[in-house]
Amino acid sequence: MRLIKKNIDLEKPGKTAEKILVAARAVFAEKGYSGTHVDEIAECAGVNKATLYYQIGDKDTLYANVIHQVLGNTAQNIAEAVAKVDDPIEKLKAYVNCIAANADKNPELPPIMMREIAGGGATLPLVVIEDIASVITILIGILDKGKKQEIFTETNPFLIHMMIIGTILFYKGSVPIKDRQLWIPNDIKAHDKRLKGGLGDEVAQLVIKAIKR
Amino acid sequence: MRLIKKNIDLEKPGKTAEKILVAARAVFAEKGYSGTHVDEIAECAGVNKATLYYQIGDKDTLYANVIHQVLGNTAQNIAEAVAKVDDPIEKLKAYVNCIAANADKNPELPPIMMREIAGGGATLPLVVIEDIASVITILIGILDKGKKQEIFTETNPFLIHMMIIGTILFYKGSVPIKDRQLWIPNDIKAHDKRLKGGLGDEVAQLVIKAIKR
DNA sequence: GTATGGTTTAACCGTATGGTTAAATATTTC
DNA sequence: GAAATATTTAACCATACGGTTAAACCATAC
Repeated sequence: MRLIKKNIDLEKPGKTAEKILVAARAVFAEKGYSGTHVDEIAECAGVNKATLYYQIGDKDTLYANVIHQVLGNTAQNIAEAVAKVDDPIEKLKAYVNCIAANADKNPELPPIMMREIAGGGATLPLVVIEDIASVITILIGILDKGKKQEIFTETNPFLIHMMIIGTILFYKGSVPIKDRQLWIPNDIKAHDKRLKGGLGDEVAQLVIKAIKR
Repeated sequence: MRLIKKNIDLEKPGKTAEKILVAARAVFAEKGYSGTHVDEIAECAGVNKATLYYQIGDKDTLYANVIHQVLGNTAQNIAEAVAKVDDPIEKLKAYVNCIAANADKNPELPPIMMREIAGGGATLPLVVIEDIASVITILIGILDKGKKQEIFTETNPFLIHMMIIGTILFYKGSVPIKDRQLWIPNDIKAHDKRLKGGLGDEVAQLVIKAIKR
């Protein structure tokens, strides 16, 4: 677990710190923590490496800040969106759409989260794992309420959570690979293009159909 | 794209080469390509680093061999299993179960594939991407046949593929994190335990329900 | 114009890391 | 027992890389 050694005001970073964080997000997303070099982030940000250390700190500090920024208030957003509705189906829709919206807003999220999970969460900050736990607890509540109202069948909440985030993150994470393929039939390309913006809705619809009685 | 510089007989590796490949799979899975050091693999294998270079070659060669070994004949297995049945629902079940069975047989597969996709496939051998393309082409065929027979609704094949592998790989990839959590209610733990071995069936069932008319 | 904070320069340091090597040793094969 | 192959030893090399630093320069505020 990497500690945030320097408390950067993420709500109001200076211009230089913001440039560094933007560059760091992009490079960490593309290459992962170990595959990323500090020199590379500095070059991408258009600042000197010494500035990076002056403004933010070491690589661990930078990465922890990136994780914090990319995840944002995901857990809180999900909790608020789900609380606003009462019907379990609407709650599940809100849940899925929040996750998809956050991935839309932060394109670095899918690759970063995929690598973190691949690494067994060994380098995820504890607060992030707690956030994930709170999100899954929300889903457990939704599925339980839906089951009691005989809307949903009995399901494994972990599996459903992994289905939701797995679908969204894999779909978004594989876009660069897919966009390089030339063999894809045009009708499927067209169908895929229509999905833009509506990924959350589509995934929500599929998941709801999957667990409905 | 990493090239296999040395053609190791993967069907019949020597004892030492086998030890090295086993160690390499484990460490690459846990730490990723860049996070893994050659010394570490050698130590894990219980051989000298010079032996590793003698038997297999450089880090890229080793990694390419690991990818090849972990993926095995996944695409071919899927093609054969799907061809054995005629009903689109049974085809889809065979498709999902093959993917799940391969992940069962190769626990290193989820983390490695997650990282490769997170990296945009930049370091995946071309033959692997071609395998993935052929697998998705099989799914396109299944969904099309099912749609023509009015069993399945119209769906986005990429999204369905990502739903299938996303669910399986995320579920398996997050087991180390999940097993460390203490807040999980016992009934959910029990439900989760019952899933062991039946992940393919469960995911197939969910996906089929999701796309049925 | 001075003071202050931010940024760059241009190294530098210590450690790491992939990869190599010739000789020595060990193991296997015939 | 000799020959061939495998493995280890014990370095070594070149480059990389995270992180640091004091002085110089730049931008901004007063």
